[in-house]
Amino acid sequence: MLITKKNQYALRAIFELAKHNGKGPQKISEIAKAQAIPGKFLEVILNQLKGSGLVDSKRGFYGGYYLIRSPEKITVGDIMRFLERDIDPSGCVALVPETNCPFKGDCAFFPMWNRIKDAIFSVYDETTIQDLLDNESASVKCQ
Amino acid sequence: MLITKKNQYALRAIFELAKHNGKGPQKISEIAKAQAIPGKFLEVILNQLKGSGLVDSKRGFYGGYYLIRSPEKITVGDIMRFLERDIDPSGCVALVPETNCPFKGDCAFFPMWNRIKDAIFSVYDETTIQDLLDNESASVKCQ
DNA sequence: CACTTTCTTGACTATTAAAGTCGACAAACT
DNA sequence: AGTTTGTCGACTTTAATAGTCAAGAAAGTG
Repeated sequence: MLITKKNQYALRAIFELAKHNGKGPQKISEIAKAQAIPGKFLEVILNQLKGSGLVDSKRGFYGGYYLIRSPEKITVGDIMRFLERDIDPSGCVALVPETNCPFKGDCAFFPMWNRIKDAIFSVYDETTIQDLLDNESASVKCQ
Repeated sequence: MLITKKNQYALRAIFELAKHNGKGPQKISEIAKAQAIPGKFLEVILNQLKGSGLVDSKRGFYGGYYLIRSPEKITVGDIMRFLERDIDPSGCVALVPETNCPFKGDCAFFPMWNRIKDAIFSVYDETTIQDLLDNESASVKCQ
């Protein structure tokens, strides 16, 4: 499992907010239903995403979440970087879970992990939420 | 965690065998010690790797594991592909754990996951075990 | 041959991170 | 006042990974 469900949910939530962009706040329950995400779990995720500066929220009857930045100015990289910000700070390359790597200082694999990480984020950074919206309208097939 | 410990151990085991290449079979216990891998777990891993056609083994006093193919002809991709061969067959892109993706047939993220996967394996496929050995002699720093 | 070493095998247990839930509370609107 | 909706922290569950055990089968040794 390379991408956690939580991260997928976060991406899908932002994606859903982008669809709804300009139409005012969107309720958690709506987002949850549209993207098949457990509601209570989505609360946690969206609340966390507020720290990213990408979304904001409003309480009360017409409350909900909304994007602060337009979909073409949000990249998947922005989101993934934020979500992985506080995990694996002492890890080898944030790819491998070696908090206490026995090969510190002499790891033959290090350059490769770095190139992998760069390759992944290169794709993330060049993919905007708007790109994903465009994909959808082109009815891309999954499997 | 993008790379499981098991996969890392598998890579390191092959790496260690490559170091020892040409010197006859290497015992599991030696490999385990050299690469800081739990011995019993390594038994499982190496035994599984026999199916890959990369290694073979011999029992008895002078027994152990050895490479069948030379280090410059084994890529990390060969190993990773083998290890992931039987997992996630119905998954979206083998990257995301969606056995029952609710968006089958219309997933806006699908092209991106594919590009990620390609990017990763592009690095894997261009990295041979010999490259890793060369890294080590160049005393690359980890962290 | 008896004996040791080492891999073989499958089932078993443990650990951990991720996933998901609960309930009391706080703002915003009617 | 009363409803709706987000807020927050603690809690429980689940699933995958990680790791272990013990009996057995080759392969050598003396």
